[in-house]
Amino acid sequence: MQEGSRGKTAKSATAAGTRKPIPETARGSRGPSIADVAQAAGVSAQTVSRVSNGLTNVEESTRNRVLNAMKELGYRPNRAARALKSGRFKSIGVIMFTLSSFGNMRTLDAIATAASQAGYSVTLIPVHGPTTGTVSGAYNRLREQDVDGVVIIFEAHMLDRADIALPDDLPAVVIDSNAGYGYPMVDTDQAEGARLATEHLLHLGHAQVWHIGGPPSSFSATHRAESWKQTLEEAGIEAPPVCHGDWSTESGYRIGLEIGRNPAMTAIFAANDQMALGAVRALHELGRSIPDDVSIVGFDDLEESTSFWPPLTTIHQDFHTVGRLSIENLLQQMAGQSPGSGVTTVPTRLVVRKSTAAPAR
Amino acid sequence: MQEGSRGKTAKSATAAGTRKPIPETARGSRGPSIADVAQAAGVSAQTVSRVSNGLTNVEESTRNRVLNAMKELGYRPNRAARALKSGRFKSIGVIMFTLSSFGNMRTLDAIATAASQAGYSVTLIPVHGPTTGTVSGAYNRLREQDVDGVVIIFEAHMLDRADIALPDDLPAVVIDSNAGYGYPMVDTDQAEGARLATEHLLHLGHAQVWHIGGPPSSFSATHRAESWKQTLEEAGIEAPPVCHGDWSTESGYRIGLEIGRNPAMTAIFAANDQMALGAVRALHELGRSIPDDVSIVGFDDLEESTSFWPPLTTIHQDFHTVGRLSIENLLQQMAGQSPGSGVTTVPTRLVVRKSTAAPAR
DNA sequence: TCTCGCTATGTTTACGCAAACATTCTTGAA
DNA sequence: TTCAAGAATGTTTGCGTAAACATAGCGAGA
Repeated sequence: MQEGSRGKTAKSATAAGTRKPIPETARGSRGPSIADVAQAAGVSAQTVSRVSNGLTNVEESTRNRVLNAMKELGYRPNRAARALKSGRFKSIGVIMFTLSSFGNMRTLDAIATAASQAGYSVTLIPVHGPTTGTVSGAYNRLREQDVDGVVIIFEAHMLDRADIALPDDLPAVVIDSNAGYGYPMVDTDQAEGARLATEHLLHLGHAQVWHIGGPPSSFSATHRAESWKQTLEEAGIEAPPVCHGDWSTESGYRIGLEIGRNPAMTAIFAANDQMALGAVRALHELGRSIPDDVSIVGFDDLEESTSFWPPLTTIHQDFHTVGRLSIENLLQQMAGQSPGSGVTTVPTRLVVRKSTAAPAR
Repeated sequence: MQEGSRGKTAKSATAAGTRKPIPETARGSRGPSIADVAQAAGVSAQTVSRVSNGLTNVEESTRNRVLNAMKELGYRPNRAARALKSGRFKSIGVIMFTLSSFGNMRTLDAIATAASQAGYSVTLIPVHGPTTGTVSGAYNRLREQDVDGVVIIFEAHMLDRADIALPDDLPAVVIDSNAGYGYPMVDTDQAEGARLATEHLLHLGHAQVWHIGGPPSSFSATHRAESWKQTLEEAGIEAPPVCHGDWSTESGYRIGLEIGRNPAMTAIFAANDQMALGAVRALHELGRSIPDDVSIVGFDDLEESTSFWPPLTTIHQDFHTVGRLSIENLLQQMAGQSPGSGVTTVPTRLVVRKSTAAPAR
């Protein structure tokens, strides 16, 4: 024993000779533990734990001694140990889809911020493609990743309710406007936005408003289209057929070329700014001036929309609030408060810029 | 002591005697543990662990028995326990800044994908504002969050080297082109991109190329501007002063109005597509046609750039590769392979569309 | 035949923390 | 004076896992 031990010591010494003295690395690269702090402060580990967790039954002087020791040693509680002991991970998973849009980015940012403020970290789960398999795969990964709750951000309605068989004990919030998954929803008020856009064009005096819609698989697209149609009908106007794009500028361009050839067409409501941009390009190419010949309203209010040519009148979405409210809801669920259901809608705002005007007489 | 021990034994016996019928919910809402699987398969916990970790020294029949038990019980390894035991968390932290750009989004997506494929989860750490305090705050939070490595995505050079005092034992990669933090860098080849853009305009026959630059605080902006200047000088042209924008379309618009008034100005290289877009709008307003009167090249290749009016010639950045390579580098560091330093550059590509042409004679 | 050395498997232990329980000390009322 | 009640603090234990160590079984070479 002694010999073996000595041999090893000699070896280490040799190795250490060429390196640093390595004072604290002795315990691997791990930081100081609660026990180290306890020893430094001359108290028991439990007392350190109490201070660490802000319990009140610790004498002021003791608490200060412990806090000093913590600071001196650079102590940080080990979340893994905490999680193992408590079964809670202080972490929120976010499932979102690969080709994430501008809006999702903003939403994600708001989610991360709100979660962080509540003391939760955010774990990102990328999903590629809208197939069911990958989604449940993401869910499995989530399970392994020990999160206390999940936010699911849908681009489109890619899931049946059965496909997202989240366990009952895992709180979830879906950012989408299709109530029916059985989870709480948070989303922009799509219907209100579409109505604002359509009414704006009608109030300007346009006799008809065409719609460049998103893909039929998207619930937000569907909602926008439905609300557009209903607004027209309430005004006693029969809605023209919806032209479905796929959110891309390219599809907006294609549809713009199509409907732009109709000289009677003087007003367009596009389901997002990108398709509006594509349509603008198409109209330019067709020699139709905006807003003199055709008015167009988008949806989203991208930062760039200000600088489109002409600056785009559009519906502003408050992604930040969507993200914040979803986390608030999730936190409530995790606190066992809400039953976990219902839809929260976030209002929109019409931003009038230069792409809309009264129709030429 | 003996007595105490005996008392306890008696107690345990009693507890065991009244063993609850509650089969699985007994242990709280926690899933089955390795011990449950072991019992079900009739082996020791260690053998289950071996199967779980794919070690080879387990007999085929035993392995199958364990795998079946796992499947039946829906066993999932507990990451917290694993992390506690091993000191590794299989998690990568990403520090990024609030006003995240399109490019960062794509990069983040690539990071999440690559990390996920390597069995790592991604923890997001939002940082608000470029002040030093918040950054080190983010770092502190990261520390608490138990990550094995960090990717830092810089928008601008917001940090001095001293400010990001990451500990020596925490592998890190910075996505930025300023070598000098002491960490490995991955970034788009800014210089190459700027050169491609400038040369393209020169080859078209323009006698001079103006530059709408990003903010001086940004290293990528600085690199693009330097490379632009150098390319001009190599062609024997004295570079005009750089006009600094702040990446926004608005600033591009402002600068566009300024330099657009100069009738000798026939070519612009903008440091990003958004500023290019703003400049395009300004030129439109000034009555200067693109590309007939003025040619303009952007940088980034946003999806929308195809549909600008006219479609924008620009420099394509491969954000996906940037993200992937940064994770590869990080994984290598975590495997103890690379010393952790050096710059990896990702090539760019000139995409010629309709916003550039030979100057009018 | 007997040991050496290998493989398959079991047992013990510690990771860091905090709940549960135990102990000491203080204070004030009987 | 005595002790009940409570506050401050200490001790034990176990969360789920995997490394380290221990044991059993078995074939090969001496």
